[in-house]
Amino acid sequence: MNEFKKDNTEEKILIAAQSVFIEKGMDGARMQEIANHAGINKALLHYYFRTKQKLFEAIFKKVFKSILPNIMEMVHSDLPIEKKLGIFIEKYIDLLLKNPFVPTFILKEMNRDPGFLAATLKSSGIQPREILAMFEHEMEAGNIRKMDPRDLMANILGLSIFPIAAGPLLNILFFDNNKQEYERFIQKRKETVKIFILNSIML
Amino acid sequence: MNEFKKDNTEEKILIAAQSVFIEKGMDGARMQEIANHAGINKALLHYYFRTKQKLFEAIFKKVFKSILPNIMEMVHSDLPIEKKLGIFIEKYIDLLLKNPFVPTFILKEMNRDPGFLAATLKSSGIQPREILAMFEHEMEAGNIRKMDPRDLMANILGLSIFPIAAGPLLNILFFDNNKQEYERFIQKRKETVKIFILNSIML
DNA sequence: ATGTTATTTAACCAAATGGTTAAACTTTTT
DNA sequence: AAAAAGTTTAACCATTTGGTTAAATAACAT
Repeated sequence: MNEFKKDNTEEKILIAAQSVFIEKGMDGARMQEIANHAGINKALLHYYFRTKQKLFEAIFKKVFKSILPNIMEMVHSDLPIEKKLGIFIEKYIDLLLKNPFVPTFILKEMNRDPGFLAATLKSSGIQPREILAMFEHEMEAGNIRKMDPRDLMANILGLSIFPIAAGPLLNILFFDNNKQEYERFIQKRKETVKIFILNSIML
Repeated sequence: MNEFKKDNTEEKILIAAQSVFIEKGMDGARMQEIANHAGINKALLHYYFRTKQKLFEAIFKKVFKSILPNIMEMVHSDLPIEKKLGIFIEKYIDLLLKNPFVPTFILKEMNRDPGFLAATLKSSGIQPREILAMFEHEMEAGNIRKMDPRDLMANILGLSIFPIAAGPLLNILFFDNNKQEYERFIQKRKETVKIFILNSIML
């Protein structure tokens, strides 16, 4: 068998499925559309990934993992906390800007099937305890204000994710559908959020 | 015709449709399920709301409006800004807690059909300019720090909405699926977010 | 009571959709 | 070169789904 061709087809499918699933969600996605998008026919799609569910799960895991790695990287970096957070926020917002549909995709599907989310998390290598421990350590060392580290994490994620997930809303409400202005707003936001978070934790 | 019965059936449909649409989204919702949920059959559903699309639009508008009124109320209140914001945040988080699927529902559907979001917003009575003007006014009066009022609004919404929209994730990550602890966290959050926001804007 | 209008239902339909099958074509192995 | 294994396709199938229809029932007006 042609190893290159196989890889190529499989990857073509994964790329097509990712873009369709992210945009339309599990329920809205159509196997035919994924096949068209990948330039193959439906039977071949089923040959590679037997069912829609299996294909979806592969994509969900892939997408989920693409969003996570930075987090553990941040946790294990040995920069001072304010640098850590600053870099993380910037990189995270950049990542989201490149994948604006991802947050809503994940939010939607985590509610549709929380069990699968749990399984995905387990196999994702993310260590919630380590994240919390890292923040608690900084607090005990007197480097940042004492607070519930879960609040801190929720704040960082909320401030970064919401304006991108709710892009269409902000676009209409505050930018009269001027996408450049909106984009500029998000770009500026990398700094804004950083300052906002740092202000809230520095002593 | 029996006016009571009509109202009753129509309302039964609206209630059923709301709960099904919010949980499953436009694509995932089934007319049959809505009919069952309302205790009627499918033909009657189509008799009241000719198509799924029309029923969905009715629900989307209804749900959207249920989330908004507090905002304009806050804008037009003449309490001092810190009271205004404090009350708004508390009421808003309470509202979200009672309707945890609503944010994701709106996020998903606004991406599915931004045009319809725009139409809904227009007929919703919300005045983005007034919101921004209110914040700007407070800044010029020297009551709060100068900043982009759109950032302020995005921050308030992001901090309030995210931890509820991403409930299943936080639940697993930080609370080992202990829903009471999670609920307590969100309750405490009403205060946390308020302090967080006020800290960031007070001089 | 009787005709009229609104409400409700069971049965039905066409289109869409996830998935299968069997055969053709390629590539790899021997 | 021939057999085996892997890849690709067109045609097909069963089920689901949004939506329709025609008839029955209930409510109302006269």
